[in-house]
Amino acid sequence: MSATTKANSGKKADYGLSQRAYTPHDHSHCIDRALLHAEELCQSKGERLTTLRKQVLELVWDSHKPLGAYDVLAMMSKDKERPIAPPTVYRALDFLLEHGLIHKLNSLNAYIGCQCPGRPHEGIFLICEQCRTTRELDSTAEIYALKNAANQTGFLPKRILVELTGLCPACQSQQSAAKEQ
Amino acid sequence: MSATTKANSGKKADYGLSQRAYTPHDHSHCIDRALLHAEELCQSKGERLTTLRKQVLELVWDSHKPLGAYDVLAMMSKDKERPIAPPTVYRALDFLLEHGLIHKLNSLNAYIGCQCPGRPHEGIFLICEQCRTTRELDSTAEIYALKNAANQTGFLPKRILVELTGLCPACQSQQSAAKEQ
DNA sequence: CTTGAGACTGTTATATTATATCTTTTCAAT
DNA sequence: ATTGAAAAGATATAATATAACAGTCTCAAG
Repeated sequence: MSATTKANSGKKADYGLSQRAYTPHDHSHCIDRALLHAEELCQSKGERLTTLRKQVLELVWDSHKPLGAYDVLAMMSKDKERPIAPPTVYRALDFLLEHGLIHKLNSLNAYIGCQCPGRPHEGIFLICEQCRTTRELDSTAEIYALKNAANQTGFLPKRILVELTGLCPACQSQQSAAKEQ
Repeated sequence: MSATTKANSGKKADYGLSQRAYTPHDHSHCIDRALLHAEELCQSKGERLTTLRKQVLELVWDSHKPLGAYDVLAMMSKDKERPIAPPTVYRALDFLLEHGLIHKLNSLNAYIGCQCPGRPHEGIFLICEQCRTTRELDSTAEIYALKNAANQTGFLPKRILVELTGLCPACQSQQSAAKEQ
């Protein structure tokens, strides 16, 4: 939970953020960074990052695995006498989506923190079918190629959704290890 | 509803099937073709294309627009004294999905007939946000590039989902015409 | 033929995901 | 302090999907 932190500290802090999904790291840094970025973004846009929205963002960032709206709901209701209602969560999620702070994974109906905030991008998601760990690929070239191919058919693309399902490195080695037996 | 049929008849029948989504055509040909292909496929795989499954496939192919499961349900229940129940529809949809006869559009929770059956492919979908007409792009190169990019991060891709939302040619010209006024 | 196993469908109930609508609270600007 | 707009609370319900079990059909082996 706290090992290999040093490697990421210091100068190259900004590079390869999304790579971390696959390597052990002090995840509280990811959360802190996401929150800080959210604060700044809202500040600059004149939007309000309320306690509720912040809390939802924090929960979504709780791991590198996508979280369902009702998971968020359950986590938020845990230590309250009266449970939170769905619209409360969905409104916060919508706000975060609108401002590019989280993404929705349509093949899972689940939400995940945006790993490349700030940089204009559209996500390509690599979803592990086994452990659900999800990494965001900032692959402008491939997105461009796709939009271009679409354009050549006369279609005017606006939004694009790319989700790959498969096995993350850890689950691959786990599976091949199991086969050896 | 029946105009420009000639252009597609005859020799070049097999070419550009999916292009048709954007051009006026005798859509009954699309349906017939889809049904015929389904028959053949099931025959060769030793699967049963039952009346129910055929009927669902036909309904999904009713247009080049994606159809929700409950739309199918409603259409099937229309002329029955007793309405069909959801599992009946979902089972048929699952069967058709499994055999690549239809696709699910995850961003819409809707289903559409596969426009390039037979050819091994993974769909890239161009969804018009205005009229919902959806075209399937058989774009092996881009899919390959994406999988390759994923692979280089250590991820092993299995399934891929690509959905572009935007404007189809017809809705584009409609919009620009409206602006001129 | 008949009969039995497996595949398909029917039926009921319920889970999961998401939104509409109206009320109350918060909060910043006046 | 007042007030108006944005946010959050609360209630109800819509939309999408599956679990579980019972009945029916099909087809091949006896």
